[in-house]
Amino acid sequence: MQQKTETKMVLQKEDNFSEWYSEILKRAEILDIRYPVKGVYVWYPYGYKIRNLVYGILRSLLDNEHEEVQFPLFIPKDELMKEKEHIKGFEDEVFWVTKGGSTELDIPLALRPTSETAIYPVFKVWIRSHRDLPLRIYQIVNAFRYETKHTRPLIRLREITSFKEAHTAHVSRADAEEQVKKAVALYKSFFDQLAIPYVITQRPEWDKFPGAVYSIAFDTLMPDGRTMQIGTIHLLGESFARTFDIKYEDKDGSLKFVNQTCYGISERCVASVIAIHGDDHGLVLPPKVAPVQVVIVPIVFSSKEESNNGGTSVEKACVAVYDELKRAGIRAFLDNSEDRPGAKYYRWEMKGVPLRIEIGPRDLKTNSCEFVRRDNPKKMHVPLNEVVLEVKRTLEEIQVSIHEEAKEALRNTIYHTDENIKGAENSEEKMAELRRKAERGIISLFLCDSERCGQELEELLGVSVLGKEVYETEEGERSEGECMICSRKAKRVYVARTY
RNA sequence: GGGGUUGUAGGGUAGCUUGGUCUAUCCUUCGGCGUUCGGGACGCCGAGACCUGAGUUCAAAUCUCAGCAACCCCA
Repeated sequence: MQQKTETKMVLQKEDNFSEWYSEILKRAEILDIRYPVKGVYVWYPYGYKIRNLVYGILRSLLDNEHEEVQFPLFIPKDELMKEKEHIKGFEDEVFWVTKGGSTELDIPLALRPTSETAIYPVFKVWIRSHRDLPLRIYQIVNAFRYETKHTRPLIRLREITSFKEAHTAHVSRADAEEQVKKAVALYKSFFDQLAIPYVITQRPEWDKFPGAVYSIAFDTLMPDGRTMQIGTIHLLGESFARTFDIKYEDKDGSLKFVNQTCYGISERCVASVIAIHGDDHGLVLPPKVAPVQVVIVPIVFSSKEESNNGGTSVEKACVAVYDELKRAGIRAFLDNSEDRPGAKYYRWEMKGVPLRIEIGPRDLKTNSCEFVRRDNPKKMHVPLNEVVLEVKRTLEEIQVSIHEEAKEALRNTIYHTDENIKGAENSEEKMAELRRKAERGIISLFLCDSERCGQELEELLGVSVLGKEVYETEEGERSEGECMICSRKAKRVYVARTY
C-alpha cells in the first residue's frame, strides 16, 4: 500500500513548470493538444466552462459601456495593407486565403490577426456626426497568427480562440485618453476577479502596438520567473482615422477625424489562472471561475455498524445538501460515481474545485459534514443546517486568500534597484547579480527612453523592457534617477524575461 | 532562419541496423463481472496501435522520398 502511494506521480510545479503546465492541461481536461495542426488545440468541455466563466466576467464588465458585435474573419488584402505601420508589425504572421475551390481569388483574404482593418472601414460608414460618438464596441472571436517561434497551448497560438478586442472612437484626444484610463480600470477589475496579480506599464516606443500612439500593458509573473503579457490597451490617436478616413461632423459643422483606442485580452488570461494558482496536486480555481465550486463526496459504505439503510441516509443527506446549494445559486456537483472516495478527492483536486464537502455515517451522527478547502489543508466540521451560509462564506474567503497569496508572490519577486550599475566600480559583478535576479522575476530600475539603451540593457541582462510603470508608483520610491546605460536622466522601468 | 532527433493502442515502451511465424509489453487507457469503499482498491475476462502519401519489393512498422506533427540545439 505504502509503495503504491509513492509511485503515484505528484506533479512538481516548482521544478519543471513547463512539464507541469502541459500535464495539467491534459489531466484537468482543459485542452486536448493532440490536434494535428501546429499551434491549434481543442478545448475540452471542462476547460471551455472555465473559459466561459472567465469571459462572462469580462463581458459583464464591458457591457456597461460597450456593445458586443461580430465582424468577419476575412479581411481583404487591400484593407489590411492600408495602414503602413500597422501592417509592418503583422505582415510576417498573416495567414492568407488565396483560393475559393480551385479558383484563384482576385483579392486574397487575410484571416484576421487582429481586427482594426476589418472594423475601421465600417466605422467610416457608421460614424457621421458627433452624436454617433463615443462609439464603443467589442467582440470575442478567434484570430490567426502564423507564429514561427514555439507555440504553446493558450499562450502562443496560431489560432487564438478567444480574442476579446474592444474598439472605441471619440471626438477628441482627451476623450480617447479618458477611455484608456477606463479600460485600465476595467482590466484591473477583471484580473482582480481572477485573483491574478499584475504590473501595468507603458511599453517603450520601440515595442508599442504597430500604429498606436502608445501602448499600455498588463503583465503577470509566471512560476518560471518570466512575465507574460495578459492585456494591452492602445491609444491610437488619429492615425487609423486618417488612414481609413473616419470623420465626424462636429457641432460647428466642421469635419474632424475621430480619436481612437483599442484594447485586447486573449485566452492567456486563462493560462495565467492555471499557472499562477495551480499547485502540485493540480488546478486551484478562484471560486468565481470554477465550473464546480463545491463537490459533494458521499462516504457510503464506511463502518460495519452501518446497515444497508445507513448508506441510504448518507445519500439522502448528500442530495439534500446538493439541492440546497443549487437553490442558493452555487455551482455544486454531487459525485455519485462508483470510485472510492480517495480517487474522487484526487480527481476534483486536479480539477481545482475550491471546496469539497464530505458526508459520511460518522458525520450524520452529529448532523454535520466536513469541509475541505482546496487552497489549504485545513478541514472543518459544519452543521448540516448551516451549510449554505458556510459555503458562501468559505468561497469568498478562498477567493480573497488565493488573490492575496498571488499578490504577495509577485511583490516578493520584484527586485528594486536605484543604482547606476554600469557606471559603478564592480559593475561586472553587479550585472551578474542582476542577471540572477532576472532569472526569478521582475527588476525595477532606471532606464532612459532611447531604444539603444533599452536594447543594450536587454542584451546585458537577457531581459525585455516591459516599460514605465503607470498609475501606481509605490510610496516612498524614487521615480527619477540615472539611466543604467548612459547615465542620463531616466524614469523607473520594469524589465524581465518574458514569454 | 539553420541543424539534429523522433513519430507504434488513451499514455509509456520494445521491435527497425540485417524487410518475411511481427507483433509484443507496461500503465493512474477503455469495457464487462465480482469482491471492495473516511485519501489514488483488487481479481478475472475482454478491447485497442505501426503518422499520411508515394516509391522500391514476391513481401514494408522496418528501406527511400515527400508531406504533416512533436522535441532538442544554434542564430
